[in-house]
Amino acid sequence: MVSSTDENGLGTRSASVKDVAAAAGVSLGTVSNVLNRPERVSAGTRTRVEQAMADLGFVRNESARQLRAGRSSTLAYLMLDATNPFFTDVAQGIEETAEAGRLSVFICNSAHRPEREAAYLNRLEQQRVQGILITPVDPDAAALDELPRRGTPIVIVDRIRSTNTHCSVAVDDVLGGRLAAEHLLEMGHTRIAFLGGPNSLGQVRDRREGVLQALDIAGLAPEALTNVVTAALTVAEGKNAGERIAGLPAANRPTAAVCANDLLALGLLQQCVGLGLRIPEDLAIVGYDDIDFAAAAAVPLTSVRQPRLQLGRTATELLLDEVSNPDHEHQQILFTPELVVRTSTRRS
Amino acid sequence: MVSSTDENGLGTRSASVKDVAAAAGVSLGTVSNVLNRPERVSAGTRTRVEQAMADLGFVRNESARQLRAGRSSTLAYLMLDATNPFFTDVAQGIEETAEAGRLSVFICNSAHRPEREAAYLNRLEQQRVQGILITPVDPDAAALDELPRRGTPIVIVDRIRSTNTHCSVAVDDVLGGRLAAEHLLEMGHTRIAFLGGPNSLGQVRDRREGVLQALDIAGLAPEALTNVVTAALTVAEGKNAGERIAGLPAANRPTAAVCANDLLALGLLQQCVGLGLRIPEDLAIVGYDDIDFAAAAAVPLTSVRQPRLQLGRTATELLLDEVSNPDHEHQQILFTPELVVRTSTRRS
DNA sequence: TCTCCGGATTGAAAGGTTTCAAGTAGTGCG
DNA sequence: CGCACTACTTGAAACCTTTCAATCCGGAGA
Repeated sequence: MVSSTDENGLGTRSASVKDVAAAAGVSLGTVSNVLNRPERVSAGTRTRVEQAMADLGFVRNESARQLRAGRSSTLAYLMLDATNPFFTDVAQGIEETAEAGRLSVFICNSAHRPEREAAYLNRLEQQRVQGILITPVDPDAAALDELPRRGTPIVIVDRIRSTNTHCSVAVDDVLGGRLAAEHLLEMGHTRIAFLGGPNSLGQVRDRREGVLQALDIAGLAPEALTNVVTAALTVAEGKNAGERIAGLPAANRPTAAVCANDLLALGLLQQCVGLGLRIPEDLAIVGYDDIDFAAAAAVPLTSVRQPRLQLGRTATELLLDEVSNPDHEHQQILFTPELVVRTSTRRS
Repeated sequence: MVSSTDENGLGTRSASVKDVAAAAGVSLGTVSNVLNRPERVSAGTRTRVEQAMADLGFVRNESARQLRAGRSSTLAYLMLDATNPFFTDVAQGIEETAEAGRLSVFICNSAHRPEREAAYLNRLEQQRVQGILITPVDPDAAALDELPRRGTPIVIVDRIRSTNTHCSVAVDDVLGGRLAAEHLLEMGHTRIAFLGGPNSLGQVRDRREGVLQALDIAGLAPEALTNVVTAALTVAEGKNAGERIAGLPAANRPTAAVCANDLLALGLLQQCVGLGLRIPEDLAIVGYDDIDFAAAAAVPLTSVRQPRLQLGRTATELLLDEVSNPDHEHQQILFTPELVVRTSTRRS
């Protein structure tokens, strides 16, 4: 008696090549040939085997396959923050490119938590993925050296690392900060704020550095910059900062703000509008990342655009090269950001 | 001579339990015990084995482990659209719950493409994941029945399916549409538009249906509804629709719009503001999903909130139950949405 | 009729882990 | 001194697939 959910008559166990071979009346090697080198099998045998597979509901066991064949056909992207559209766009670029190379991508999310990142790295290494793309919580963590040393290539995305054990792709954050500040200086602002934090983030430091460079070039003292350190790069933190800034007396309130990312900028924008400030008349705002929502904001947001898709694509290409090309050499690629000017800084 | 990248002296091959056993001077079974039942191994032996593992850079081969042990310890979420914050929030709920159950989650993105969805389902089944959470491109696709029949449980997220071969969790979209429309009717609107499409999406149909119900209850004819069919639920499509609506003569332009999701609403909002319409005075707007950006929009958006994290959590709980509980019974859980009123509908 | 050839098929080995029955040594007790 | 235990450790089998050398077979050529 066979239960209704048991379509192959093997009980709970799922059909193996051996079962298929028995059902089709061929040897196990032939079944494998049908799967891997169908051209070597005569047409008649092939259809018989395929029929048997369909009848039994055969599903190839990837573990066994990988074990024997050595290779897997997946990459992973271990992303820093799945709720930030910047990273989902990067992921899209990765998927596109991987798909073209006939690989699947597993996306994992560390959510800024080092222990989750470590757990995923571990699991992915055990899984013997072909390689890992990662935007690390801490780009200087020692763990990032170990995997390549043991044979799993890693490409670092949107971060820079001093050691040359990996390829990496990133965008010039210092330049981005400078572009933002130069634009504001051109518009005549001299009291500028920089929002971003925590300071442990290299990106935040670099972007601030860029702003300072621009001030320096314009002959302004570093003290001209109001530095607002936030606890994270989120909309909520942007609102907090907005409250602080709007609360300042107009006389020494900055007239413009550069934000370390768009989420911060959107929060700032919303809070300031809510508190009655006019954007850009009372406060000009520049964001960073140019996520899709930046253009759709209350006041369309001027922002520093990063080539997000391109970042993902290039990172994946580097990884594919490292996997397949024995002469691969690690490269650090730096993209150039671009300022997109919208209403939030455009004096009417 | 050992090359600099070869830390274990085994050439390119990575160390296996056998190598560890040899290095530690114990049998292979003991190494396995250290890994799986450390309490059975004497302290001295254990440290010796652990030392050998560290020396050789041993990494457990998950394929072999799975092959022998039968079970894997991963779930997958096959999401419909990684760039829509709604789904990333659902994913977060899933990850939380899975983590508590000591499972990892692989996130895959079908990006609305059926062939990608099919490819991932295939791969995940071959991978023998414990189970799959999915927001399917087409909830009625026959393929969704096959996997559970062959032993991989599936839970459907944010969609409803007629057959009872799966658990599913969803939110009452008809009710959501009704809440949105009732609110607008209360505010005195009688010329209402519904934006959404394509019509192949059950959600769009249900939400529109809810709007129609509300009109009906209020004694309005279905013709009172201006039905704007969009090609997708994106910001860009919302802008398109905005252009169309703003172009209508004020006399028969709708005074309020219900959008099938927030992306659409944000696009509509932005375009209308750009074309000089005042929100909500000239056009009141209700979105759907209440993504974080809804509150941060130009005019904070009234929206129908869905319990996103809860959706993910509950779906995962159902899956975990199905995996571990032999008496599991499939359930269809329907959550209730909630209207969040903000400025975009609040008459000043 | 015999040999040779090539395509089709076969059978066995290998890959790294887990499991489990069986083995060993050491301890306490009578 | 021997026995029964306990605490560890061992070795071999099993999981499922892929690979590859070996075999088989029918037909072409001599």
